[in-house]
Amino acid sequence: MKPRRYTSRDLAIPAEVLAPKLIGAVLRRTLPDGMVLTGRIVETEAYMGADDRCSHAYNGRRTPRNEAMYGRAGLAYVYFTYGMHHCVNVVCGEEGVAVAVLIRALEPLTGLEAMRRLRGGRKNLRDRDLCSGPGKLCQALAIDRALNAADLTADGPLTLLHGPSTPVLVNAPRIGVGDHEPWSFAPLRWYDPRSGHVSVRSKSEH
DNA sequence: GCACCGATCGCCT
DNA sequence: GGCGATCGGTGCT
Repeated sequence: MKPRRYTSRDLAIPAEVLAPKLIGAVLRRTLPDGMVLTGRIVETEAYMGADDRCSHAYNGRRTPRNEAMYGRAGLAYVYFTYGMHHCVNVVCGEEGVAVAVLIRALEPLTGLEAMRRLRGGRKNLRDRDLCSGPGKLCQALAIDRALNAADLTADGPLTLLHGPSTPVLVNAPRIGVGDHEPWSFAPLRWYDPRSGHVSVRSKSEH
């Protein structure tokens, strides 16, 4: 069955509505040599725009770095952080409003050997270590700032596809967002607790 | 010009 | 569980 691409219309909804919907969706990366890497999204976070103290667009901040967040729903917002990692977001909501969903973890589906090479080719790197974090998945899929503002709804290098299933979800506070109450504790993270590929799981799970 | 620090990761204890 | 790596973005002097 041919996978169906997300459309800009599908994505022109609030971040806290889209983030849980994207669990189970598929991110497809087509490398310049034609190799196709895919992964099932198992963890996301919503970033709520100008009011959200944890967002790059807090207080209306608009700079060359975060310009893509103000674009049309369906663009990718890719940024560089900690001097060595990239993270990828799905821009959503209305054009001109800087809301987005961070993709935090994937369950690799195809192209695992290429992902392993891109992750440094270390021996003893388990499948669950390939894409279980926002920086890891960007490394595994060769996503960097060259893909900032790429159109995820097009048949291009990076594409968002509908998944076949609607998984069980856990809703929890976001990760690594610092001390910005009340936003730090707002339950704007979603993940599939049955996946072994989530970045961080809560203590109460067994 | 310059200081601070981050939507992280991997290695060490 | 702790911490160092590493550097671009941002905002202040």
